[in-house]
Amino acid sequence: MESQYNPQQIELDAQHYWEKNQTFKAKEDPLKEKYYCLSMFPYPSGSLHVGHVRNYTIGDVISRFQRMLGKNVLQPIGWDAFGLPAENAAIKNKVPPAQWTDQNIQHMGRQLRRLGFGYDWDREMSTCKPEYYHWEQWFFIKLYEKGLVYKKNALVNWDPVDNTVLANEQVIDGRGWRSNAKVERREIPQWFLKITAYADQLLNDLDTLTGWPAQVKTMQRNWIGRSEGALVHFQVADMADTLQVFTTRPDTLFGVTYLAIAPEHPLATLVAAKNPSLKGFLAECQTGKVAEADLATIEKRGIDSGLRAIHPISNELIPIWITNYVLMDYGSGAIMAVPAHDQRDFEFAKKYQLPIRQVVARSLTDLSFDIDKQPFIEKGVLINSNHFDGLAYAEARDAILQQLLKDNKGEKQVQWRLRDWGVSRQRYWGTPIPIIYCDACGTVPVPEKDLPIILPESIEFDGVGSPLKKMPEYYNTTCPNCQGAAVRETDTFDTFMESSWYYARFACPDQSMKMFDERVDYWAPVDQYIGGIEHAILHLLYARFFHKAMRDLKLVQTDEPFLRLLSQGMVLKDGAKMSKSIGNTVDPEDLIAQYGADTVRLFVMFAASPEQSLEWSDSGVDGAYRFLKRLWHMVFQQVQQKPTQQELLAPTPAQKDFRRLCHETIQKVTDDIGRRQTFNTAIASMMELLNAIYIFAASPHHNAALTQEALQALLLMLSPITPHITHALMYALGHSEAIVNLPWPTVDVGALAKDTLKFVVQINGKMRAEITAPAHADNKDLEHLALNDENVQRHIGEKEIQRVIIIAKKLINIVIK
RNA sequence: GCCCAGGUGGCGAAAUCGGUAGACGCAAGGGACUUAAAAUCCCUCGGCAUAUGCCGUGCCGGUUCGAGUCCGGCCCUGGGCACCA
Repeated sequence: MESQYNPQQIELDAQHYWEKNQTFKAKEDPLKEKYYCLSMFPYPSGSLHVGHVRNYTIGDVISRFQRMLGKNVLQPIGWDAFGLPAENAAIKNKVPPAQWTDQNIQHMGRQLRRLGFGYDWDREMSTCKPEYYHWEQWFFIKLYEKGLVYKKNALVNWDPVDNTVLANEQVIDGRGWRSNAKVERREIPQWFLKITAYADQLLNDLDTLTGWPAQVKTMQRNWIGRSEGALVHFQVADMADTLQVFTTRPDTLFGVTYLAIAPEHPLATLVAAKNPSLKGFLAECQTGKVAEADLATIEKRGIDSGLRAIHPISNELIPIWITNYVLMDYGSGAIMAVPAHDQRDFEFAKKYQLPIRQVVARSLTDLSFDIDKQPFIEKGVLINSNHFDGLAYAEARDAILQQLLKDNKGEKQVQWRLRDWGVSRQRYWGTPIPIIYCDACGTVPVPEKDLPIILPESIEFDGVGSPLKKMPEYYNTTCPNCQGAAVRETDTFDTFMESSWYYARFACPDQSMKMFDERVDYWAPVDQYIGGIEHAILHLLYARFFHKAMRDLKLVQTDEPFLRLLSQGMVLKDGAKMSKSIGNTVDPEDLIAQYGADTVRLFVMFAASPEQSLEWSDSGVDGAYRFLKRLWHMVFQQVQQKPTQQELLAPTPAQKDFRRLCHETIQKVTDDIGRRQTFNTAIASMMELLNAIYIFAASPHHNAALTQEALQALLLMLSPITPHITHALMYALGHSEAIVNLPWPTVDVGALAKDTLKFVVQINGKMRAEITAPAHADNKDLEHLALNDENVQRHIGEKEIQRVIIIAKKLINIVIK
């Protein structure tokens, strides 16, 4: 064994061993319990950043840990290869997106290998390859056949100078990022997936996901947003139209003083045609971004449409306003406004001097509330509501609903916040949508036998619109039905489509005849999924939806794709998310060159618990490196000793303490890695154990067999985190089997026993002393011992003792007057 | 604006179910070894006092024998808001 730790050499040796022995090649074995561990696959942006290292190290630690517990582990890796950055790079560097993406995959693949992650590289796949997106196109057609796909108009950001649809990210302060032109909201036809058909399942099944963080489930619940209420029909005066308005507060129906409709609402378009001032207002509403965050923060504005609606019970005429804060995409694009009992409506009514009519009060007699100052949001008793006056919230709600039902002017309704998923993108670098348009036959899905529709890769890319729209050789085709001339859809899929099913495809990436084969039944679902908290809603919801849709097509057998979820925090630098666009990334390659992969892995795992966001700083890496050097040195020292394997017949108290610490550490590290997934505290405990080994080795009680036991346990526990150095050191300690094939250490319960326990003694909750008591002492003994303490006596003095609270194995609190 | 997190020493953090606040590490200061440096090892390290005390976990208030942890109200930072991935 070398006396010096040389990470570069030993890391190559270990990696060579794993490769040569195909250590991480996963084979289906019905006799072994499987464990599928997956970190969210990367977008090949160019090179790895620290966030990737964190993500993939967590996955590797869990995979290697489960392997040591005897599971048949699958840990695959692939590339989420379609996306916008490749198009940007294509414009900037005049290189086709496919070529740019492939280069990045090559480079990042090398970086992942250098970090020593235990992937089954034979399953590597890229979503931009036809072998992959073939089955996405096939699945889309299956959904189409099931009626889960439809086309409708939807809003996009339109750059009127570049004549291009812009992503929200490409709109900066309301202007196109390249043209600097004011962005307009424009409606275009787009394909949608009916995720709302699964809304109830997506909501209810969250309760079965016991391995998911509560925070993520709450976010999804709120996003899906189930609410119960009423759909109220407001007849438009002097017109045939009816406005269908959803409300969660039917009890406030008599407080409605105006209705508000979205600028894109058909009624708005209709009346604006004859009214120039309305037309002007609608045009103003059309500028700006389509993102909800922008719509929610803009100044609320509106204009009286001149139309009137008839109140469904009182028959009063109510003005219909066109406003910029009602979303056409949400519900019916129209709302009823009750300024007296809703904050937003109140503010709008104040601004435009619309009437505010209080219809709910704390009681019939308590009318002290000043409705002119602020809205009354609470539930209460109805007033000013005809014959409904005096009814409390629940009765009022039911009575009004009954009346609406009777008159055929409303019904009970469950409303969801979740909207259908628009999957069309007016971009080149994505999966072609397998649809053909024929003048004679209409919309025709591409037949299975003609799949995949291959995206042409050698193209000219100028940034103005999709190149596919300028390629007749691509879009001109024949109709599968009538064989007449027809054109292809030139839009491509949202890239969330690829990431919604890749986890299942990893079970059989080489299957060329179908989407999945029987191997998916062995590996799915994913036992542990790891990824950034920024994916808590969209990606995870879409993947859950796909999984359920695949289940209903008998492609998978389970209800949910991911059993346990670890949402890792963001890696921040200078207080902001690390990203290439901000330019604050840290390249892990420099750190690997200086310290080796083990130090980088160790430090990233040590710096914070995985769910916390991590403010990146290079300082501290030295500490991780120093720890590994100390570990190397201690094993080197131990190897010179020739330890006796003989057990100690009469260990000294110091030797018992040392062995207890060793087994307490095994217990804690097992719990920290397996249950808590707090790798940072596991590492801290292992550092404490190494510190204790140093002290023990230098003490007169030193025993080589005990040190050997502790060092072996330490190497085994460290091996998921720093697999290379532990590979070398376990051989050095005299093992002939590679550490990667050895089992996780077990706790000797006998070693944990203690003769005495330490108690903190408090007086009125303040710590005043620490006492040592025999392990078997009862509460009386403990109270006696505590009261006998000199410092405790001094603090009690002449005062009267009221209570003594004893918390087992921990604490004694004496309450005095 | 709405939803979800977080705020603890000079710094990264820990405190798992309401029970010793600051484990573990970084930086810094002091010392040992060395011709010297690096490396390594030892000691100190929240603030104020100076023997066993007081204060201290974003701010204000509450519950409790006891609050970083629970409750109410604020402030600030981060993530998401459906076309970044």
